[in-house]
Formats: sequence, C-alpha cells, structure tokens
Amino acid sequence: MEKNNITLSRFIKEKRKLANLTQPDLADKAGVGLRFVRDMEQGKATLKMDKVNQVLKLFGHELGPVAMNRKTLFHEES
Amino acid sequence: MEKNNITLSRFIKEKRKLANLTQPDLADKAGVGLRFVRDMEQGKATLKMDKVNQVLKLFGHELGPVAMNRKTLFHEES
DNA sequence: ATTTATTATACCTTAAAGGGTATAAATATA
DNA sequence: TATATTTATACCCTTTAAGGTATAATAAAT
Repeated sequence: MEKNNITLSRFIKEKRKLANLTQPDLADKAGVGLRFVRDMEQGKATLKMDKVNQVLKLFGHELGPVAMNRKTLFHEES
Repeated sequence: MEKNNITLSRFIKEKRKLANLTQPDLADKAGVGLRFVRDMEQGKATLKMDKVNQVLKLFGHELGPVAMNRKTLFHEES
C-alpha cells in the first residue's frame, strides 16, 4: 500500500492506545468502518479528509496544513 | 457542497495568490486536475489526502493533525 | 461598453475509497 | 504450552472522487 503521513498514522495510534480503545471501539465511536481505522493507522495515503476528520475530532484535532520540516509533530500542547 | 476545512481553503487560495498563479497554473504545477484545485479552494470536505498533499507540497506544507481550537493557523513560522 | 482573463457549474466516465464479512496473523493472557 | 484478544489481509459490492470537457458567471483590463 502506498503510505504517507506517518505522522497522522502514529498520532492516531498513540491517541487510541492512550484512550484504551481497540480499533473496533474507535471505529464505532467515530462512526467509520473498521477497515478505515486500519487503513488510517497503516498510513494509507488516499484516505478521504472528511472521514479522517471524523476520527481526529474524537481527540480534539482536525486535518490542516502544517509546515513540512517539523518531523515531530503532535507535541503541540495537547 | 458540504464544506469544511475553511482553513485549508483559505491557505491554498492565499498561497496561490501570493505566488501569482492562476488555478490552471497551480493545477499543472501540482499535477492535479483543474477541477480539483477548485474544489479545494471551495472547501470541499471529501477530498483525498494524497491529492491535497500534492498541492500543499508546492508550498512546503502537508496535511497533519492540528488542535481544533486555534482557528487561526498558518501563522506558524512560514 | 467590450473584450480578455479568471473562476464557477454541470454532465459524463473511470478508477478506487469505504464498508462488510471472512480468514489469517500476531499479540497478550492464563 | 494453549487460548483469548487484538490486529492484519483478502474478497466483493456500492458509492463517489477526480479528471475532462463544455458552458456560465465574474472580474480585469483596454
């Protein structure tokens, strides 16, 4: 699978673990399919933004443009 | 059209203007269709991440998870 | 006011995302 | 070790994003 956005991938996996949720749990809560959560955590590059945002919203985040350098994101102030 | 991510929409429109590019110009440079650039600038919510990233890359940015509060993004340090 | 350039809408086709389900693999637990 | 739990992979189906093209609507310029 063409992968990309390891940042997003790591972010969601980390947040999910911290919340003690399984992938099915997260899928339910976010209202997306299980397959989607998996694709997301594996860094699938062609995900649709709206679906990704449904998931990110659970953790108070959303997709947005970020500068490409800072390879260590999500240490913002969460 | 279901719109979302006004942030992204404004970001791309702003960057394009600053670079003195027309929508067709940007589409060419990014390797995406003209229709896509337009959907993007109009805040279409269901865009695919990889295509959006192709465009953002031209401006040194990419999609990533950002905290939902800060409604005024892209004053990072660009 | 009239071109000219830029942006927005509409229709059609193709490729693929997302969901469901089933199975396999991996990880954790007893 | 086995056994349960969680995660990964594979298949089919439906929906739709994205591109192309054409047309309409603005905006800019002369």
